[in-house]
Amino acid sequence: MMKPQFNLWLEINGEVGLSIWRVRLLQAVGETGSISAAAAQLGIHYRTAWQKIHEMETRLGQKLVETQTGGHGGGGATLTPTAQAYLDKFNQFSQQIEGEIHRHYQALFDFDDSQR
Amino acid sequence: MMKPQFNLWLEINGEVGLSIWRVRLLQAVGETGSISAAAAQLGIHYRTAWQKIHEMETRLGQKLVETQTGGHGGGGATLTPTAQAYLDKFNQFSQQIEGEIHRHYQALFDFDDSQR
DNA sequence: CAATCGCTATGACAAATAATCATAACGCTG
DNA sequence: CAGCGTTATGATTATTTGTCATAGCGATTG
Repeated sequence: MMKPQFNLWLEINGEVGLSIWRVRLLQAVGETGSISAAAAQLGIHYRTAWQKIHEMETRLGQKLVETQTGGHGGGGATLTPTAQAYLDKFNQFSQQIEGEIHRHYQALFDFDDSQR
Repeated sequence: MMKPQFNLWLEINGEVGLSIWRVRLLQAVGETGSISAAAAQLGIHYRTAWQKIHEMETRLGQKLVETQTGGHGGGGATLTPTAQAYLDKFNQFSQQIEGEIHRHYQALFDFDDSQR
């Protein structure tokens, strides 16, 4: 009925570098091998996905996605090792936080219910 | 340079009931004794503040702010005991989570720096 | 006892942001 | 060498958010 939600991101000069959603996007690129397929998987437009990736790259100052235009299948995209490292670490981070939120929520709020 | 940020909220049928910002708004109302002064304190327009409060009340299905129109000083607003209770508990919750985020971030990310 | 004052309340509008459309270029493949 | 699915990007539309403007209220005060 009432449940805690959260968002988590890394800021870089006051701008969002990585966030849970953005990391999910990178992950989808890595899995599918293309920005276009990743966008479809997340139910967003290619343009949006590309824009977010571009944003992340300029903000972090590092290349995250290696793209290839033309060729077999029209092209594709793969994650750089840098991106993969960010991805792994951020996933670990957000999973830990999710656990903590659940734990603290139980302790603070669900206690009420067990009182009646 | 790069630092973790977060948002935290309580959802109720997929809609935001309380959040860090919203709780801060309620707190400002409690401190100043009026919605208008609270809005000024947070640097937003009265309209926005009123709207958010109204939203919270309908979503939570409970009266949070007792308002009075007319009279000495034109009127005013005070928090209901319900609102005060929510406020206290949510503040406790978010402070705990903030601590956890800082802790886990140090452990995961700042470790890199101490490696060089 | 009516005029004042700052506040609540809400409709209407403007600005900013995000999503979508449209089109060009690319290069392997059959 | 034409076709296909992809990257890349300018232009446009839709949605969300924030701001403006105005009406009504009622204890207080001169």
